[in-house]
Amino acid sequence: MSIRLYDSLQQAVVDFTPREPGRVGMYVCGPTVQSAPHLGHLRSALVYDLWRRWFVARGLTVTFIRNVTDIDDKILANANANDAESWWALAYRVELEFTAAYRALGILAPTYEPRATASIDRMHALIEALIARGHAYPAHDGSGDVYFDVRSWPTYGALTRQSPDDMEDAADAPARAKRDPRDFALWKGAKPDEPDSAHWESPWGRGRPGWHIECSAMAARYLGEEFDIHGGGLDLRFPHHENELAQSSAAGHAFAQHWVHNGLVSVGGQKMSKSLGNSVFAAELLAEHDPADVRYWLGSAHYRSTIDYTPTSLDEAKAARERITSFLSRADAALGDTVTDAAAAAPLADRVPGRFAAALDDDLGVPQALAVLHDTVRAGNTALDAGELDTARGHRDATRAMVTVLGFEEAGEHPGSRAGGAAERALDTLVTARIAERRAARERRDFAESDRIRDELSAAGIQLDDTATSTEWRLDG
RNA sequence: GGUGGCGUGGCCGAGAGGCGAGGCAGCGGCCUGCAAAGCCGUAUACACGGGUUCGAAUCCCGUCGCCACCUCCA
Repeated sequence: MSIRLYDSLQQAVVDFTPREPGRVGMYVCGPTVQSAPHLGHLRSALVYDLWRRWFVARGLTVTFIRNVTDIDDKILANANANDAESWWALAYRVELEFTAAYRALGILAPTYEPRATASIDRMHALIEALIARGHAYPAHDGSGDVYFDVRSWPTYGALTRQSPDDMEDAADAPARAKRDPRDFALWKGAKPDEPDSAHWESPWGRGRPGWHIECSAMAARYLGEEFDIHGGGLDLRFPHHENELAQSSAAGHAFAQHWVHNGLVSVGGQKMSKSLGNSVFAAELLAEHDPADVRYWLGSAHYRSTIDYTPTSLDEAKAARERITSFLSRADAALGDTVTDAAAAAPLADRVPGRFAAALDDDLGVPQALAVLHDTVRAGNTALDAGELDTARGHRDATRAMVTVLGFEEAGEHPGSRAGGAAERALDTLVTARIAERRAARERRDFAESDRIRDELSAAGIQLDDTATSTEWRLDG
């Protein structure tokens, strides 16, 4: 058993060996909290949630850090455009939106979620180290900016295999203050039009961090100067991750052993972007669909490929997922329990089929794992049809373990589940009474009355399923 | 100009040299009072043109088309 992952730096699928046996340190680039979360943010968070869950299922202890970048140009600009709101209020409001969306999708809370503004002193220390080592310099134009010296770092461009000579200029500050136009800001001197609350004292004067330095600082603070995995969206490879890698390495940190990048989300074949106005926002999507279906759909393509959102995407995901949930409730009804004690005691990775585990071991092959899941559901249904309850129980327990690994049970609400609760019990009492009336009608072959009751319940969103010996009901979510 | 990726059946989407993943939709059947659910069956699929090979969706060469990144991006 060895987990393999695609390392963007090596450009190859490699064996993953934790630096410390049994422990994994992961740093994932979280959002810059400047505007509402969209599908792309959800996918990114979900990808690393799935990685983490699989590591845990494999018995590894994961320290999972996902940051919140809560100070940057865009946050200041967006707050300025809406001048009733302070930048820090905007950042926090948006952060809460992200948290709500993550929670709805069943994305586990990180081990810790540091905010950039809480690590300013760590950034200063890093910048001072870079200056001392000759890889950064304060601007001599009185701006208070500090830049990373790209030409001083021979491997700059290694992550994206680019030569600085082929790169366009960095536009984060006037080029005339830089030694090289590709140099990027580590620290940005205070500007008169910015609120005082957005500035911190520093050895180079008042100012605020440049983009990139916060991740280098927080990764080192919480995971150490060397850690296992750094993740983020494909669009962050350059410049963000390239610059993180350069500044951390130049400061003497071994930094991430592996770089993992998730693919982007497109909409109708087009890149999702604000200028095209085609962003699919988390709030509206999660209001209109079962979050578990969103989770299923986002996992249905391999994490490194682009996934395209179309109007029918979630309908298909819903149909596919209902196969799974209806098997589980059907099996529970037939078997009279929800999971066997023996199954519940075993480690999660040992409770899933070997092919399922092998698929996830191989660079998180969720699509192949889903195929195994569906095969198991079919086998389970076949066993139930044949009355082979022990076989069915095995498939049911395996299905439940796979569902747990994939995190479906924690995503959103579960129409049709019999999780309990006062409302559920009350509904069950009422529906069960109607089912009894319908059964009586069927026994006297009054099918008009029988169908009337079924239609009445159907209109209320309750679906009846007749089996050979009984009638089950479920919410037609 | 530089870097990287993609093109698979009506649709979504895996696979990466040799028995056609899986899901959705469709068609036929079983079951059912009728449904629903479930099960079974059902497809000259791999952008195009060459080549290598006993054998290519998979490797090589070329062509066409699409996409991403190159300092706002998840």
